[in-house]
Amino acid sequence: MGRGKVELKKIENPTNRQVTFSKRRMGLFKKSNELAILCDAQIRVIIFSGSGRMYEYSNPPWRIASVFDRYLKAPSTHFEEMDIQ
Amino acid sequence: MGRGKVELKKIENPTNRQVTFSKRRMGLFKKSNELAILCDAQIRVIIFSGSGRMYEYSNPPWRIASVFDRYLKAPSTHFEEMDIQ
DNA sequence: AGCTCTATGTATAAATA
DNA sequence: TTATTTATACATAGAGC
Repeated sequence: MGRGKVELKKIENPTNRQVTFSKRRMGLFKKSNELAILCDAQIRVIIFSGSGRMYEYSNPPWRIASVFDRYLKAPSTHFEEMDIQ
Repeated sequence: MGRGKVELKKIENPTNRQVTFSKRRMGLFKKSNELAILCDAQIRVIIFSGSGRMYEYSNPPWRIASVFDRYLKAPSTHFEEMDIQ
């Protein structure tokens, strides 16, 4: 895509990999949202980066994994703080 | 896209909605696979269609939900039959 | 119902600032 | 670096089988 075709293998350059991760993660969540709305589907996407950070899209927003994740890190966190996206 | 821009709202025609669901679901799984490989991420996507059918992409292939789903429907199913995609 | 085709919109890699 | 631009590759809506 863009300037040149992409080979389907791990991007070795850490900077390029991080940039691509951010762009494509956002793209995947956008596509997920479109699919959920256009086709009346329920979708959940959970992504763990190589460094272990979690990202999530969910429609409807059950937020189960978010709750679990927050619970492990901060048991006293209020539910109102858990909104994602 | 294609022949005309798409409005972000539920596709009312059931046939068109089903066709779009199939195409975009496949596209979403492809994007998920690319992100997992290119960026060394772990990804799980779970989709329930409006009719309640479940579709899943997972990298690595834990297949937990698949197993659970199959267990509910056919407890004696062999594990070898549970591959997804 | 499922396929192919293809015009057109979208995503994004690389360049640039 | 991080943000913006832009050229190019990709996804897909609608048409026609």
